[in-house]
Amino acid sequence: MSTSRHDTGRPPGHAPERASGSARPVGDPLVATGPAGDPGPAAERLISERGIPEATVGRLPVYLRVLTALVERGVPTVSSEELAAAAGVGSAKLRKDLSHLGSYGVRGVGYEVSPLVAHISRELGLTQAWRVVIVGLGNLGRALASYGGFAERGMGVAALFDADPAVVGREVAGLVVRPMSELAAVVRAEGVVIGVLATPAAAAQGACDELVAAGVTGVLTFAPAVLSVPEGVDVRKVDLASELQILAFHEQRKAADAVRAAAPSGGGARAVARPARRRVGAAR
Amino acid sequence: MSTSRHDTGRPPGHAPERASGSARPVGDPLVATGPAGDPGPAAERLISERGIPEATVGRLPVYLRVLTALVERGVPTVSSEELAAAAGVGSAKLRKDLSHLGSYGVRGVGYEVSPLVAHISRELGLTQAWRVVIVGLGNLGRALASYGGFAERGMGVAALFDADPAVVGREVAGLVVRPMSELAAVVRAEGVVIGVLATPAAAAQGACDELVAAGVTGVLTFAPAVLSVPEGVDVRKVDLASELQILAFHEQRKAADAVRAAAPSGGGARAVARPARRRVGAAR
DNA sequence: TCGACTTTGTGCGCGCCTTCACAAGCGCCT
DNA sequence: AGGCGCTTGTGAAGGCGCGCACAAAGTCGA
Ligand SMILES: NC(=O)c1ccc[n+]([C@@H]2O[C@H](COP(=O)([O-])OP(=O)(O)OC[C@H]3O[C@@H](n4cnc5c(N)ncnc54)[C@H](O)[C@@H]3O)[C@@H](O)[C@H]2O)c1
Ligand SMILES: NC(=O)c1ccc[n+]([C@@H]2O[C@H](COP(=O)([O-])OP(=O)(O)OC[C@H]3O[C@@H](n4cnc5c(N)ncnc54)[C@H](O)[C@@H]3O)[C@@H](O)[C@H]2O)c1
Repeated sequence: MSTSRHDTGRPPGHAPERASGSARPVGDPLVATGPAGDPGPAAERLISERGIPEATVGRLPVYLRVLTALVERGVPTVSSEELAAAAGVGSAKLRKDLSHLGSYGVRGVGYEVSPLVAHISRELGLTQAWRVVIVGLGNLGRALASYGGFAERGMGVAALFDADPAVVGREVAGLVVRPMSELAAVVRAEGVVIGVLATPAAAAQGACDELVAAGVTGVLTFAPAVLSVPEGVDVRKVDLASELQILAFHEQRKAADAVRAAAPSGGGARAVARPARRRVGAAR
Repeated sequence: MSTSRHDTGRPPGHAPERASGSARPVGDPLVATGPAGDPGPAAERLISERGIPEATVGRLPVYLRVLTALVERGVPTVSSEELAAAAGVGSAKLRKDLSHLGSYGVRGVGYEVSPLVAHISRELGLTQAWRVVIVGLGNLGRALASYGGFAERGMGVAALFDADPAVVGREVAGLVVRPMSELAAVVRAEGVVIGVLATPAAAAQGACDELVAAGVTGVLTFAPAVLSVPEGVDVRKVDLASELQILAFHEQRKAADAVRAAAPSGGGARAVARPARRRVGAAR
């Protein structure tokens, strides 16, 4: 459950204040390139004003990916039902999500795919290609750097950094790994605001501090460590071992349930396909 | 935002029923090894009975990791305040989480570290080492297979599989990559119930089906694709590109806020360190 | 032109999760 | 032995997200 916007409930007053103004507006994401063929009414400029629930933000990338696939297949419109099925969510949820964007559905018809793609892209800030830096080029860092799928989703790799002299200078995915000493300069020069942390856990806080000091305000970390960052810096954590442990928990629970299923009172097999109660376990 | 227990809101009646009994109890995770030095009252055997909120389950791995570190440092007890700080959550949340485990805190003192580690481990089912299979040994699959951090968190790699004849037979992290044709046999023989999917998105559903058919009931996928699985199979999705896009969204929002901050009415810098409202944007 | 049908947008209720605040419990000091 | 201070465990309240169900709105056919 990767958290978002400083979910690291540190005690108040601990976070060093972010140097105000360190948020660097790379280009101008607001006054984006003219929307593809959408000469909507004037009140349309300020879409970004309204607040979007965090849960919705988390699903927008999924919708965007599905919609992009539809565009490539030449599909002109989709109903919320179809789109929701393709994205793996309920149709009501999808409609509500899109409604937060001040969406452009047509009753009785559905959503026009192309404008919707443009709209979500703009909302996510993908009218520009965000360039990120990767810190730590071990097993995982190299895999990330070599991954070709980021580009088509609006993300690009600007530079690679590592502290190990044996790694520095090596070429990974067409980029030369640079020493950490160059990090600040590159980040500032390229206007990078997002950094990916793939160092060992022990080095994560230090590397994170360097990223933040250089001007990065969004961090995606793979290190199993709690990161402390200033107010205004977002950290998203991906902890693969935790993910597996959570799966293990559920597997254990299923196994326990199976053992307990010695009393098949009532046709136990045919279960309703409803999402199954959230609270896990509780001896059914 | 990786989902949990069939969050794929497919329309009801679509999910093919899982072959009942395919849940294989690997060992007996319930009647675990006697708790380390806790001769508590009789009503203690059935801890696993009570339901644990999914949100709590998601944090248990974090607590466990922090606690394990404390054990290694020889710390005997922690207060909820300290533990919460180390885990990056609020102390009230942590106490409530632990209370769901029927926890063993001592008022006025705190929690004993060792028993708590044992307790959480047992609850997560980590009294056994779960063995997983990895399907798809490209950039990411190799990184995962080579990762040494899983073992110390109760997860082990049982076998590797790939569809590409050029990859099959190669050795990765001491294991030989096997052809998909052997998947079912290995999964059954080793009693594997958890699979990791690291194939291209286009191949994910097919590979997932093979895993499920072989008996896997928990899947961790890295492919940006919606997976359809039978009832009873858990899928957790890790979508790295989405994570970056979510960060991009917040960066864009910060940039927009910064631009708008031309009117610094009232000392704007000193913000309260509280978690900051969830709803994003909404022109402050 | 009108009516029937389709699909969106959303008001509403429900339940989970989080947070506050405090009483109860426990150890320690006197 | 008794009181004091610290920390847990939890009752209660608030917020948020989700899904239902339906009115509004637009399309299509007659
Ligand atoms: N499959 C995986 O690889 C995997 C799985 C789960 C979690 N993780 C986590 O991801 C992180 C990276 O994993 P990995 O397997 O790539 O580790 P790794 O040891 O292979 O690579 C780490 C890299 O970081 C570099 N580094 C160390 N200290 C640094 C510093 N202070 N500044 C910059 N670079 C520094 C090292 O030189 C090395 O190249 C770890 O925290 C690990 O726990 C990895
Ligand atoms: N850094 C990364 O590597 C990264 C980042 C984000 C997302 N992902 C996702 O993770 C997945 C794997 O990424 P990758 O970079 O390792 O891809 P890759 O192309 O390097 O490797 C994919 C592997 O899967 C194998 N494969 C293909 N079809 C298969 C099938 N039907 N059954 C079994 N194996 C099959 C291929 O032979 C190949 O070895 C992709 O879905 C990708 O989108 C990867």
